[in-house]
Amino acid sequence: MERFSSISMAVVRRLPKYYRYLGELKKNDVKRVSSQELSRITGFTASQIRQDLNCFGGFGQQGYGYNVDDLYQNISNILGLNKIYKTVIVGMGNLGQAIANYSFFEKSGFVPQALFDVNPKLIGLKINDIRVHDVEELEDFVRENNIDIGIICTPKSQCQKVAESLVRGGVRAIWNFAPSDINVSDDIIVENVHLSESLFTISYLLKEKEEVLKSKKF
Amino acid sequence: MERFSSISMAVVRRLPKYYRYLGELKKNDVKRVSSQELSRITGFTASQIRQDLNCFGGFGQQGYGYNVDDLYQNISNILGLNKIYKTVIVGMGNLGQAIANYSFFEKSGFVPQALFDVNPKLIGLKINDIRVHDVEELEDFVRENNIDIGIICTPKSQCQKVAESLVRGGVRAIWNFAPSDINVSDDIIVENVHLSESLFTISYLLKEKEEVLKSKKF
DNA sequence: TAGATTGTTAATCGATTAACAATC
DNA sequence: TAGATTGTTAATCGATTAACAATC
Repeated sequence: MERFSSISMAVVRRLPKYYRYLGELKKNDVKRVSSQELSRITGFTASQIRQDLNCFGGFGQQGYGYNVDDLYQNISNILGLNKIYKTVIVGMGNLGQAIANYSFFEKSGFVPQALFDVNPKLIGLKINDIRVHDVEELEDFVRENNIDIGIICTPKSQCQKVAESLVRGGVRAIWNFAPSDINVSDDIIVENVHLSESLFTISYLLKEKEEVLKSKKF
Repeated sequence: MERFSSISMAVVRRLPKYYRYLGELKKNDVKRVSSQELSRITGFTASQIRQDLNCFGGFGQQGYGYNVDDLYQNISNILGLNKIYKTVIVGMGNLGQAIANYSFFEKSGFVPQALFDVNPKLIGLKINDIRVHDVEELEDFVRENNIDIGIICTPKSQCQKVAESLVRGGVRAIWNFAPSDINVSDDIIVENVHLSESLFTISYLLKEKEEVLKSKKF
């Protein structure tokens, strides 16, 4: 994925976390917050938080801090959460079903228009009120319904084929849960969620910690 | 999470990817590979790959490259994948079920010993041959069975409480899928999988791309 | 031996942190 | 006004890349 913006991915990946914590503050009726307080909550340094926010604008006020509601709304806009994105989910195993049923995404504007699977027993059913189609219809459906984001929850063996259908149909982004990388044109946004990589990081850290403890005993 | 090792997390998080691609090469009966070839496959630079591997040892041979089988085995050991980890999964919604049914983790040595939920309709059932217990029994079960890793798939509202039970029971690591951060002692390894943060990154990039295209038109 | 490719040092690049003037 | 806290520049730190001697 090529990018032209000068904003680094490190900054972009912190924004959702700011957004989440500001949502919590908002829910607790907190009206203002300083970068120092945000630092305490999020674990990032106050300096980094001010630096990050200033990539997008001067949302604060000297001597006061940030207005929680305003900053929340600003970050929402920066993240593009003021729009509706049409999605499809491909692969209706447990993971696909989990995502189809997770209403938080829908509330955030990511609205599944259809689900897809190869299994004839699933085709025609509705999950969370969304119909399951034959994956054969995927490309046409994406094209005819102007789908923005394709969500891949298939096994590894199918993900490249599915990705190509999605791209031919015209999606602009792919959220890939299959444990494999996919090869698509550079102008398609691809976000991988490789669960095994996350799990293997845990086992690495467990092993590392054991070794540190062992070496300290001597 | 405090760390004592000098190996940076940036390096650690690339290891599972090397491992995965080496597995593919092995499956295709490839016997040797150069850092240049690994670079082509993984997208990291050859220099970075050599640098990364040399944090752990000199696994290659000048003029030859790396023996695929050996390197695969070495990274497996570095990642701690030569051990068995006992796990429990808490929260048996679709996501918990997806993980309980995903045999790849079990094959990699992460073996669920029990599942937990609050729902009386689920308690006593078996999923993928693993029994669902009442979450009330969680702490005792973890303690009596020397569980290494707790996997949290509950809603946000329950995750902190569950995390505390797991820690009191004695887990050494937590894999957290609840859309919230958890607060536990610094010596517990916590790996968060925040799906919304991943999804919001996509919408950010979609919006950014639109803006770049728009600005190019003028 | 000649060619290839590692291991490793040095150079560069980018991200984070510190500092402080601006200003509410 | 005095105190607080931002916005922003400069300094530091760490990670990535380049280069090349070592050596298979």
